Amino acid sequence: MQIQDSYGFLLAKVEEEMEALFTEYLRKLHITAPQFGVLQHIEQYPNASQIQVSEALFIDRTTMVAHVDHLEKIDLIKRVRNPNDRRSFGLTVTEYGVSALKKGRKQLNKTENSVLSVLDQDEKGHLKSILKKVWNSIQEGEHDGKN
Amino acid sequence: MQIQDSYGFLLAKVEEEMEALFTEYLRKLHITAPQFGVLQHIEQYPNASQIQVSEALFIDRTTMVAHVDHLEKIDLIKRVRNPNDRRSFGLTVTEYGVSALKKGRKQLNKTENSVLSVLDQDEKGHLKSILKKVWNSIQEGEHDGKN
DNA sequence: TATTGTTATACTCTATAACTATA
DNA sequence: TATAGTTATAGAGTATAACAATA
Repeated sequence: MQIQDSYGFLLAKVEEEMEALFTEYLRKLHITAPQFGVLQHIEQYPNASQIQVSEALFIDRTTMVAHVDHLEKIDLIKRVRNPNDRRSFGLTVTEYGVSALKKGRKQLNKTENSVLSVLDQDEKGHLKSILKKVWNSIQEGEHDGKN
Repeated sequence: MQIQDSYGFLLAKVEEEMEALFTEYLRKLHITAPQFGVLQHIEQYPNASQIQVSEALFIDRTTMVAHVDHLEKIDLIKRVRNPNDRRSFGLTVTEYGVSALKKGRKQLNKTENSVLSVLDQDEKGHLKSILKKVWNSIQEGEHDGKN
């Protein structure tokens, strides 16, 4: 079997293509794909702490510091010290962050449709449900301190 | 929609899990997952040049230098100057490289089956055929000088 | 002039360890 | 003692530019 037919190779290359296209667009917003994910998560769960976002998105907390630093620096989010536990921050999206999210979501749809344009609706549905099934099983099986 | 339900997130996380597990095993062989791919490709196409491997696996040629340097250093492959075109090398797998490949392939199967164990045979087949379909369409659409 | 391989450089993500301030 | 956030550091992949040797 060729390495190009392995699941790992195919997953990696399709993912790379999708991320590369999305990243190219996101340059206009001065953020990367993982940073867009962080931004979207903060909008959905306002006042989440950095650790909470880290655990939800499976991003290391040291990487999260860099993402949050950057998003705050370009005024897409704010850190507000949590008065009930002064070790942590509550993260919130700014007005400017909301408008960036709207643009980003629109483009994410475009990018996904473009990369997967060769698939019909059934195949797209299969792909997503299969990936979610696998990812759920990975999460349930997780017991080490990766994050 | 949550970012955790996007194709990009799911592809990235499932790929990360598969690569992390495989990489953990490959530490015994002192190579990474991309290096295993390079090794396997050289076995299948003996005397391929670095550029040829780069183009087949969509790995940048400057990254390829580092991979080939490493694989040669630990005696899994050899560089032999091509007498017909002295700019390039012919790459071949050593005896030791062949035995590493056997172990690696065995583990790759185990890893894939483990990560995808939640899927039935039909679903595994769907996943692979869908990923190949998408990857083929990406390759055909490629026209820039990424590699 | 073009191509193969190489080097230098820079950026992003990942991961570990150790630190601080707070609990 | 434990947790949230931070800093320092290192490793891996990716990408661009520029160079030498060769075609």
